[in-house]
Amino acid sequence: MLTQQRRQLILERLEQDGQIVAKTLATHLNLSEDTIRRDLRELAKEGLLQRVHGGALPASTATADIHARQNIAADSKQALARAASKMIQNGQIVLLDGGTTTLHLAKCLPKTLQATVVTHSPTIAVELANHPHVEVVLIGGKLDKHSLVTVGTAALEALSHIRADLYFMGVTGVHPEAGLSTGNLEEAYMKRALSNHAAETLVMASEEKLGVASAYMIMPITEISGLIVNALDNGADAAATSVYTSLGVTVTQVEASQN
Amino acid sequence: MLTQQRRQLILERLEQDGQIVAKTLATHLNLSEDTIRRDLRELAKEGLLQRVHGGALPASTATADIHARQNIAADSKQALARAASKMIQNGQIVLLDGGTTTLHLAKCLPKTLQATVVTHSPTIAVELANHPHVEVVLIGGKLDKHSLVTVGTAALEALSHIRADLYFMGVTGVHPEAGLSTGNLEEAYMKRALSNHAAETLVMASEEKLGVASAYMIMPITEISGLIVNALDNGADAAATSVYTSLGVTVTQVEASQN
DNA sequence: ATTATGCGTGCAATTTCGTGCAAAGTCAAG
DNA sequence: CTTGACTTTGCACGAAATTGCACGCATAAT
Repeated sequence: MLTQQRRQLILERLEQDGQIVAKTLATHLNLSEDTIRRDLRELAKEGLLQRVHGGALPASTATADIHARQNIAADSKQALARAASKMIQNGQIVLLDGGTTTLHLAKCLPKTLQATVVTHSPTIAVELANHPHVEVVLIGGKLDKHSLVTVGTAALEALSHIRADLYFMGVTGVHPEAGLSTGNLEEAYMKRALSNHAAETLVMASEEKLGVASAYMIMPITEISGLIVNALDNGADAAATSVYTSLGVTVTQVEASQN
Repeated sequence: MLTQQRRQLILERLEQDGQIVAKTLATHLNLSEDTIRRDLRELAKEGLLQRVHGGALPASTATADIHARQNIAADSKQALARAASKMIQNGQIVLLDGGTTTLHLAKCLPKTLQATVVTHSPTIAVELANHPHVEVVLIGGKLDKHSLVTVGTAALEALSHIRADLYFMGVTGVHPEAGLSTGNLEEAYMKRALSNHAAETLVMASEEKLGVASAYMIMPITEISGLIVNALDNGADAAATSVYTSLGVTVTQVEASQN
């Protein structure tokens, strides 16, 4: 049995049983526990499972995961969110992506805002129920458990009836040549479709997303109209952003504010 | 069972029951109380629960409060939920209504269940993201801010493509002559439509809903196939339910369980 | 006050973990 | 075909984690 094959099997069994016990699996496959442990360590490093004493468990599931992710770079994301919220005007129809950055945006929208927000994230929809003058439209579809947004043809179909003014997109990678990217194919399709149904697409990218590329490309940078990013600590701002401005994208730099 | 898995189980059980009794759990899991106590100590150190003499309670006073508040009617609703969850079989397609009663149902579905759950409640959709083998389909539409479910023509349209085996309906009134009712017109339409797209409709009604009628009628009692209610304290059970059984509805009475 | 139950610590037995290391296997260039 | 770099695997050994038990103390109940 090939190593990669074995790792695949581990993931399948993990999905099926909800757990892996190193010793059991070693006996079952006629391998030393060391080998299994090595596999588990590797897979854990790639984030495909969660290593625990005695074996492994599925990679932290959605909600626990999103709570953990929420705290990553929360300050810089909140700064982005505040800047983005100022770009929305009364009466507009806004598409709001799923993800932690846009969740911050939803939370910091002024309570007085009168607008229609269309989203495919149930989390964001629930959050916006607190805003009395915002009409919330939820795009249905198959729920992606990792990113907690709806995807699939049903979602695309529901979207087809909608034409919005703004779309705030979250991504996991922004790269001058590789374009905008994310880690999930279905999501990539969805984001592309959302962008096609809005007059303007604005990408919100916190510091760690800049200059990196994820597995699935959404679209080239040239197709968006604005990029909202954090101001860098060092003085390299101008150099870092000129790449994007030269592609015709308006770059909004946000100073991290003190909390 | 892996240690981490056990800790996870403790947290889940804490959320479901609102309390943990060390001794009971130790017996139940065939472990020494020492081990359980150690777990509780660890989890308390992480702030995930509050250690008390004899066991543990939910962590923050806020959530404890929510649980206390929910527990007023929660015991009976949870009993309903447990009974309802047993009616779902692997491979089925289930429509789940919004509301607290059905949220309880979502929470107590076994993690091993393999089924498709269709819902128009974003809250329930997010909750079910934790169930690895449940495919979650969210019905989109305009979000009703009060009841936190989607309604409107978009929701009806999305629903039109779906045909389910079971529909678990929540209502605010069950009355022999006035039928099933709820407090919101859009919701009434939606529930009626959901019922039309399932082979069987089962209504979950906690004690205080029986014999009362709300503003908007959903449908007559005769159109549903089952009614899940709490067993009454007094001996009036037979009399109270005979009205419904004579209308051709299977009544499932649930004993409130002891915590 | 007294009794019973639960708590925490220390301890020992067992299991699991990680690392270093060597043997066996793989692959490609020469 | 051979050589050499690299990967994979199993083993050894010390470190760390887990668990059950015993003992003395704290807390709750009667």
